[in-house]
Amino acid sequence: MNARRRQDLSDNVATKARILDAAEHLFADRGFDATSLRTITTEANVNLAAVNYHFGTKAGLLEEVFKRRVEPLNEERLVRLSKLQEESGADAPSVEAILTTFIEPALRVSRDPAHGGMVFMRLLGRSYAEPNEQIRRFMPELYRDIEIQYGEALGAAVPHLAVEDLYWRMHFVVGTIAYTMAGTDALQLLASCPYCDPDDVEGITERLVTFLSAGMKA
Amino acid sequence: MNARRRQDLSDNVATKARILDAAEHLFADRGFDATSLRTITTEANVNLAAVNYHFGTKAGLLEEVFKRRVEPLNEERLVRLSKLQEESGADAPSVEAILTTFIEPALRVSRDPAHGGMVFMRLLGRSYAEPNEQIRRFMPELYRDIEIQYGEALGAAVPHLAVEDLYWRMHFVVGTIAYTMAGTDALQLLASCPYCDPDDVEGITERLVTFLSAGMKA
DNA sequence: GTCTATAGTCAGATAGAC
DNA sequence: GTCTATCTGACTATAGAC
Repeated sequence: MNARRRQDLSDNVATKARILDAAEHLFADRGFDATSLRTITTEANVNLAAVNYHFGTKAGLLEEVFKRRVEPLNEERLVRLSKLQEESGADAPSVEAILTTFIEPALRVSRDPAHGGMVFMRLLGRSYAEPNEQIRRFMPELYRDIEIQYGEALGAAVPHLAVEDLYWRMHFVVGTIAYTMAGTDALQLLASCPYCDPDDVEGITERLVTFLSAGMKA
Repeated sequence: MNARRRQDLSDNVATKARILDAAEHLFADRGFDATSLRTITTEANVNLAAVNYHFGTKAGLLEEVFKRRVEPLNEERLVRLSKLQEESGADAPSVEAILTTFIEPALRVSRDPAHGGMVFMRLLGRSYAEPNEQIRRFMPELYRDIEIQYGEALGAAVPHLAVEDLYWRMHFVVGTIAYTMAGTDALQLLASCPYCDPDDVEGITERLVTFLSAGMKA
C-alpha cells in the first residue's frame, strides 16, 4: 500500500516535471503562442490532457515554468546582496560588487542543466520584451523585492545620481542583461564576430560587469 | 479613363498602406502569432483576402512591415555616420558622436507618427529577441551594412579594445537600445519609478548615450 | 491520475464571381 | 483589385471511462 502510494506520488511529480521541462525548452525555442500543448505533451511523453489536469490552462503552465526557476534565483540574489551589505559595514558596496551579486547567480543557473541552464535563461531574457498578457502580469510580482533592494543598494553606491537617472540606468542594466541572456545569437545581429563564443559564460559575465558598472557610474 | 486608372492605383496604394499600418500597430501590441489576419483586415477596413493578394502570406506581410521602416532608418544612420567621418578628417570620431548618429535617427522616427512613431519602435525593440523564424531570417540582412560600418567606426574610436571585446560591447549597446525601445513599460519591471517619463524621448536619448559611451570606453 | 474521444473554436489560405 | 464563401487543418479544453 505504501509502496503503491509512493509510486503514485512519484509518477505525479515526474509527470509534472517532465511537462515543465518540455514546456520550458519549447517555449524558449519557439515562443509561447507557437508552442502547442500537443507538442509539449508529445515531447514530455505524457497524455494531452495532463497539462490541463496539472496546470489548469496553458497559461497556468507558463506561469509555473517561470516560477520554478525565478523564485530560487531571486532568493539567492537577495541573500548575496544582504551578505555583501553586512560585510561592507558602514561603507556602501561598490557598483561592481552589487551587479556581481545580481549576475553571478544567473550565471550559475545558466551552467546548471538541472536548473534549466541556458534554455531557461534564453526564455527569461526574451520574456522581458514579450507582449503576452500573462507574463506581463506575474513577472513584476516575481521581481518586486529585487527592484526595491537593488534600487536602494545602487542608490547608495552612486549617491551623486539623481533618482530618475538611477532608475533609467537600472532599466538599461536590466535590458542589457536580458538581451544578453536572450541569446547572443538572438538575431545574429553580430553574426560576423569570429571570436565571440556565446558559451563562454564567465567571459560574458566579466564583460557585462565591466560594461554596466562603467555606465552606472558615468 | 485616366481618372479611373488613377483611382485604381490610389485605392491599391491606400489598401496596402492601410494593411501595413494596422498590422504594424497590432503586431506591436499583441505580437505576431497572437494577431490574426481577420483582426488586421477588420481594423484596416479591407477584405480578408486582401492580405494574401498583396503580400502572399502573413509572414510576407510581417516582412514588409519591417522593411518599410527599417530601410530608410538605416540609410539615414549610414549617411550621418559618413558625414561625421568626413567632418572628423583624419581623427576618429568619438564614441559619443558615433552612438548619437545611431540613436538620433531612431529618436526622430519615434516622434514622427507618419513613420510609425513609438508604435514601430516598440515592435522593432521586441523583434530583437523574438524566436520567430521569419524575423530571424530577414533582420540580419536589413542590418548587414550597419554592422560593418559601425563596427569599423567604433573600432577606430576605441582602438585599445580587443576585437572580441568590441563585438560584445556592440552587442550590449544594441541590446540596451532595443530593450529601451521595446517600451520602457515593457514589463513594468521598474514600475515604481515615480519620476521616469517614458515619453521624454530626448531625455532618454541623452541618458542612453551617456550610459553606453561610458560602457563602450571602459 | 491517466487515458480516449470529441466538442467547439479559430486560424491561414484560396477558388471563382464580379 | 476586391469580394463572398468556403476549405482544411490546428488549436485548447473537457467529459467521462478506466
